[in-house]
Amino acid sequence: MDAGSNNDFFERVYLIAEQIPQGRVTSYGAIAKYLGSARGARMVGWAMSQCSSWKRFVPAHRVVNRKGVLTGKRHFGGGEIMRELLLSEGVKVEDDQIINFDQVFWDPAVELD
DNA sequence: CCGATGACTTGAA
DNA sequence: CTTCAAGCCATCG
Repeated sequence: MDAGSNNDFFERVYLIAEQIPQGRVTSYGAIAKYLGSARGARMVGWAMSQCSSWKRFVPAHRVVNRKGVLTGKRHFGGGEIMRELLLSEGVKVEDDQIINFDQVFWDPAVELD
């Protein structure tokens, strides 16, 4: 692979994702905004879809949409893997939606700033 | 180069 | 309150 150019965007997303504390979650828009592209929420999600291609493990299960819904659970096998992962970390999830989303929300623009 | 797709977001009807 | 539409950036065919 090319040594260091095209992974720039991915690297930032993965870098933040890896910094998400256990038991906390964040939204794509929050990460995108922190990257300077608040409108690039899709790119964050798209990067997450390729997280398996990243050299390191990325807690993508801690990244959900703005509503706190596990929109990407299907990328974890289409089962309840994502839900179980969050539950094992202390995140309450019901019907693929985080209950105390506001409580477990982790904003990189605040925590990392 | 153009068109379509996507783990999103926001606003309006 | 629910549903639809447009905007957004990047990758793929």
